[in-house]
Amino acid sequence: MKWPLLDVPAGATLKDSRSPSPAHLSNKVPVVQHSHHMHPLTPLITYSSEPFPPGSPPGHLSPDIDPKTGIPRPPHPPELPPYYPLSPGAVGQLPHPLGWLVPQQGQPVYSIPPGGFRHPYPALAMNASMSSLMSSRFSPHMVPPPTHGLHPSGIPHPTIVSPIVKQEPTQPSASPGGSSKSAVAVKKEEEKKPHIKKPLNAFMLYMKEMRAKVVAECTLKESAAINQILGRRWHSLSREEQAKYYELARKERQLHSQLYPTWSARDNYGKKKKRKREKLAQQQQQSHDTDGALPAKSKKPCVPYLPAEKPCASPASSHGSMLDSPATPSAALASPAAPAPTHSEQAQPLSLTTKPEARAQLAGHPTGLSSKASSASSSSSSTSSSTSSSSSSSSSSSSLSSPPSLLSRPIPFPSVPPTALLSSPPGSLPAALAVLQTQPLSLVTKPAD
DNA sequence: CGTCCTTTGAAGATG
DNA sequence: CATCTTCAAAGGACG
Repeated sequence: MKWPLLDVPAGATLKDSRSPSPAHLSNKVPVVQHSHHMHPLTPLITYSSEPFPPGSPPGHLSPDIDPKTGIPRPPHPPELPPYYPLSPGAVGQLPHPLGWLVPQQGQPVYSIPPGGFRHPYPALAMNASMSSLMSSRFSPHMVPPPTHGLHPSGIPHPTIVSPIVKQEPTQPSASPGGSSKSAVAVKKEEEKKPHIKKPLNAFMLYMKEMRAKVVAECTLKESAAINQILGRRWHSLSREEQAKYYELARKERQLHSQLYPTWSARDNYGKKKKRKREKLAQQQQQSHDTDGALPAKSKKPCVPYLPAEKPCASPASSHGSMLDSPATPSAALASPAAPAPTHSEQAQPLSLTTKPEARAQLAGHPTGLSSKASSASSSSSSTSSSTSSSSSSSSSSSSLSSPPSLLSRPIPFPSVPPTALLSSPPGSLPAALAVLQTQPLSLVTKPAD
């Protein structure tokens, strides 16, 4: 189950209530912004705040909905390269979460400031088609510098991080005219070969966007802790909200593939080090044993998440949804308009884990467990039935050619079948959900079993 | 200075 | 075909 996005059914419903046309996406954006979490501080992402006034959703969005994803998509088949850039759908319309920070003039696209953001695909900006879009919202100078450091594709990409060339993108792809390519040369080139990073997934995009906010709100700085919070928030996001990111991510992937057709995730394999294995193993063991013998490493004392000042801990709702991802979404669905679910995380005890103990807890529970597992399990259980959906959906991303199966459309949230969602009364959460919400994380985690 | 931690999702690798 | 691994961001903590 992967392709999340708004299912038709769901989408339809949603749309009904909100916007009939694909524009809903765009609408959403703004909505999100204004909705709960948006903080004045708002960071990086311009999700649409300025560039795209909520009120003015370009109607040119995607005319139709991708059968598979249920996401509105442009007229062209996804696989069509041309469309992407155009697809203002989300990227264009939404300033693209990634796009938030377009490098300022002069600034090398790649040089990413530590806290910095990078525009994932500056290319967009450059794209002719985009240009029109961009121009309207982005000043010309925002456009990435002309060829310098261009990717073979001719497009500079933030994801390109060349260790070697990093600082000096002097010779981009190098010797265009160079005809002599000795093995050495080739090698060199390879070395120089910029490191093309993986496109960010929905959650990563979300994190990028929200991190600053969370940090500001919580005063926490540790990424691990922040990420935990974000993970919770992610789960508490409404369907539409998540959908937005899924869509974005999808576009990112598409764009990425267009820009770097030959790139493969495997290219980056082994570049980061592999220590996860142990970790995973440990986790598995733990789960197995349940005893939670934490990994030996307990790190820092960690920062207990203090609700202290900000909304971080908004007390209001208190449900700890955490893992109930299923629930949440459903809730969201139920009341599309209401941003209801959100923020459960904040309410949670969240002792952010870095603490050994906390970790233990986490480890024990699904969330902490392997995300995959959890997702898988949840998906299986929830979505159920839609057996086929899973695989198909997953591939869906590629989806390019997959037959439109509206019915099986995978929902991002493993949880509730669309119908159920639909049926669920808006405004009221399922009892189970309620329970979950009230439950502490730890409890929640292993309930189902 | 390099790695870990932590999150979810995508995709490659493996069985 | 199902499961497992790795990587993506990020920044403090740790060795």
